[in-house]
Amino acid sequence: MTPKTQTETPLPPRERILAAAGELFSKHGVRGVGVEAIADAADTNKMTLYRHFASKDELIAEWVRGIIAQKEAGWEEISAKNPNNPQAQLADWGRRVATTLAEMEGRGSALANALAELPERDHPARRVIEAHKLRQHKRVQKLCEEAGFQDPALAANLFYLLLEGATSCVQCKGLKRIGEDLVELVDRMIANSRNQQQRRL
Amino acid sequence: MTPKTQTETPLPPRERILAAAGELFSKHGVRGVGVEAIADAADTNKMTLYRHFASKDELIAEWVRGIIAQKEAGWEEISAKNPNNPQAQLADWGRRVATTLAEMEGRGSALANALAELPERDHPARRVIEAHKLRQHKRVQKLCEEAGFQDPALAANLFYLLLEGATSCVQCKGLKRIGEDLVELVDRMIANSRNQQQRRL
DNA sequence: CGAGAAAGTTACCGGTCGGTAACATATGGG
DNA sequence: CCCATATGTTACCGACCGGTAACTTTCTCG
Repeated sequence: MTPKTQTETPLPPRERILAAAGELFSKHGVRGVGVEAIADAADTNKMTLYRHFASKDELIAEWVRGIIAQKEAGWEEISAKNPNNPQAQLADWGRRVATTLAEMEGRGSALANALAELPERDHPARRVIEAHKLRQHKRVQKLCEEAGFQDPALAANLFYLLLEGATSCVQCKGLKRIGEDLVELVDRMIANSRNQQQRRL
Repeated sequence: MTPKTQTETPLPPRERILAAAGELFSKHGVRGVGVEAIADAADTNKMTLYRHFASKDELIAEWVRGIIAQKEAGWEEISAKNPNNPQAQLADWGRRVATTLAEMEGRGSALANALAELPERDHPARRVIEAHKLRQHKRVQKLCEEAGFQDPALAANLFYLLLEGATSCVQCKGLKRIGEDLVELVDRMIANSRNQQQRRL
């Protein structure tokens, strides 16, 4: 007996809450979802939520940390798959961004949205996101240096603007071929860097 | 008597409300400001606000329409100042975006933020913003065609991604030289288009 | 002056928000 | 078995939200 046929919730409540919060935050924005709705969606209650998270803001921050951890793991994969090949790493990265773009469908980057929704400059989530963006930019810049761009800082900013622009304008439906053109542009950039290297030899 | 020495409010309440709403929306986000705070900041009251605007959402939409009108006026200036010169128009546009960027200080584009804060796909403000972004993209594409880019659609998307990226990543302090590099990149693009034209002659 | 419109004032409505207290229930290990 | 710990349940708090009713003040213009 007690066949456990129903919802099958082997996950501890903390993980369920984080998962439910992630879905709802992505769909309705962090300010558009109340803690009660999150608890309900996680098949638990507000009290348990507050036993695991100090506040809604901390829950948001934790959710953001998870997203960032995924992205950093992506970078690890990239550098593991293309060791000592900055050009290939940049190209791989561009392709991943483009694929992620296609899945976003309508609502844009969760991180960018969170920044827009949390103007308070000392919000825990904001600090985490800003730190991540700076790290990301630094990483691209380092790759651009290794790839032999004549002006690595400029190239890095171009890459970075392309990324930010692409993830930002997914918000607006319409606007065709953004993803494909993104990888096309990244590839051209990389071809350009090869020419610059060659010329310098 | 009645020296009227105080705040000097010659503007009708509707304009005062729109101005106050604009400031507060920009600073705290549309969802972070209540109508009462807006009315107070406009030196009036909630009732008067609701006599001029059907709802808070409509007030937001009206504010957005104002911003868009400004931007469209900017485009009029650009095309008036550089008639029959698509390259110069694009360059001028890049420079204007860069200057605007410097003034944004911290919080990013009001339009992008509004999109992030209003996920409901049929929100009046969202519809207005999306229409404007499509118009903007179309305008850039047309200029790219006239400028003689080999692949005008690709060039237009590059310009557009640069713009969106720049206005988006102002959110994150740090990240130096974004504005300067934006105009540098735009200028290089334009130089590129001239080469392409030349080659085709 | 007097009428009418626009604006200000006060009080209120139902609803939701983030967050907490108090208590009941399960679960699992010594 | 019994106690500690994690979880569930219910009710509640004060604050704020968007929006409205009813009344008063002020101003303009005929």
